[in-house]
Amino acid sequence: MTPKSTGSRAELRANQTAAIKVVARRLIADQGVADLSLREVSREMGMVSSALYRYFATRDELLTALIFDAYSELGAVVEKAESKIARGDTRARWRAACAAVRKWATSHPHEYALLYGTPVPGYLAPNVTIAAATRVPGVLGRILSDDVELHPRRRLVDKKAAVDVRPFLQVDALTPSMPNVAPEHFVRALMAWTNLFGTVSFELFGHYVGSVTSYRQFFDRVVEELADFAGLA
Amino acid sequence: MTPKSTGSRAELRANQTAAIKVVARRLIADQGVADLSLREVSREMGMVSSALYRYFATRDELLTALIFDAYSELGAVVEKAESKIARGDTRARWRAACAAVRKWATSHPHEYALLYGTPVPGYLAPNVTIAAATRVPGVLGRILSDDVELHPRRRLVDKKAAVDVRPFLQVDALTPSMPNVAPEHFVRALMAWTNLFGTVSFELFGHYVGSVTSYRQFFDRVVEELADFAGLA
DNA sequence: TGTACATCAGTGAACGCGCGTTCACTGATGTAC
DNA sequence: TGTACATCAGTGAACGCGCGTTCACTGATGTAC
Repeated sequence: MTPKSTGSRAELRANQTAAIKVVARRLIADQGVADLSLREVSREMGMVSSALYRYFATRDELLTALIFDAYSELGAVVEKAESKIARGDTRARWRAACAAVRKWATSHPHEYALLYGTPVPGYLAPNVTIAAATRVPGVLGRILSDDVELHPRRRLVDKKAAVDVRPFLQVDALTPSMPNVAPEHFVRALMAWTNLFGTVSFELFGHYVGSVTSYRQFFDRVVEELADFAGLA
Repeated sequence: MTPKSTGSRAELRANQTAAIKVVARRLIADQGVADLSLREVSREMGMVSSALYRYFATRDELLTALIFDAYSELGAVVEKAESKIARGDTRARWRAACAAVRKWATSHPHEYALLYGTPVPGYLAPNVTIAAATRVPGVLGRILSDDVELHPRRRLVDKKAAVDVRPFLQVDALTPSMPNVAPEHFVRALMAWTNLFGTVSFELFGHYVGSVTSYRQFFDRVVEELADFAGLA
């Protein structure tokens, strides 16, 4: 029942699948998703276009795999960068995570756009993709949560009484990723995450042309402001 | 030299140009930009595809016109919404402007994506488009500036000395849109603008699925937080 | 250990499609004298 | 006011292209007995 000595067939199949994705990712990196065609991938691989259908039933299926891989790679990169910092220095972890996001985005702009730009019309992310997409916000949430745990928390400025977020946030879904953070601070946490990616998107998509001259320095300032905003020590 | 009684030829030409754009916008609204083709536009208009070339030299030229129009419409809508509020109530003006952005975006999602999603590869915005794109941030800047002028300004929280933004911001270009705002507050102004559109994009592009249950209420909270963050009275 | 059969990666041809753009044309509208 | 000419919107055919996907095939690799 279990494959015995793992026939080279299975190995080759896995290798080919990976090779197809490598080629497709390179094509996307060069020209963006819109121009990605199965025929071009097959040409680049020196095989006939119909052969690809042994590995992916449809263009959309290949695209889904690429989106999944890109989310996974970004997630891994951010996790790794953040894990190198001492757990107690939550602000340095925040900086490291944010910097990793921007670095990956600027060196893979088309893949970043695949994840955070206009969604492919009609495309619906399968659960496994959603899980991969959660890795970066997971890191950010953990940092905030650790900060609350490790450092005596001064309350975030609240003129009025704290807002009840249950009417509009999925508190049960958000809590596990930042268990020590009080729900009334979830809005700011989501905003910090949104602002991080919004800033990267505005940079890559050209909306800062004429306003920002050094994206790197501007980004660093934004990261500090966001750390303050989210209440990091 | 000047056209006399304005020949109906010129009128017809203007009307046709407008009609083409109306049809193209409807098609984009239905299916997104990626699928927009000149042939489909011409079919919808009941004319032969080559006829379109009397009005637009190329598909890109039509697209540019549509982008310009969309920026202009969004700008006009936001300006109008904001102008209805008493000048002194800067926070209400801020709310009105933000709400107008979200309302336009959610009722024109594909056109919003055309403006703020993945840029068309190789597309470079002409100056006239950039000017149109500036209208919304112009409104936001004016609100902040009026707030500084009209209300005694408590300084934004600054632990360290205020940061010198000249190394990374185009201060000369930004100042005219918010003349009363001190340059050290430009970062937060840009962040508020970024966060506004980042929030709308995350909503429309599906990144809040599983976290936010009522986009409207979440957005309203975000708008208040941003007003505080930018220092509005 | 050897043979018979099943699996499956890759081939090559084909289907049917829609696209952007060019070009020579016709006929109606506008302009100059 | 009328005629000759220029302008120009729209036609219809064509060029050349690339795409996603299907299908019957062949030949090599793996499996069962």
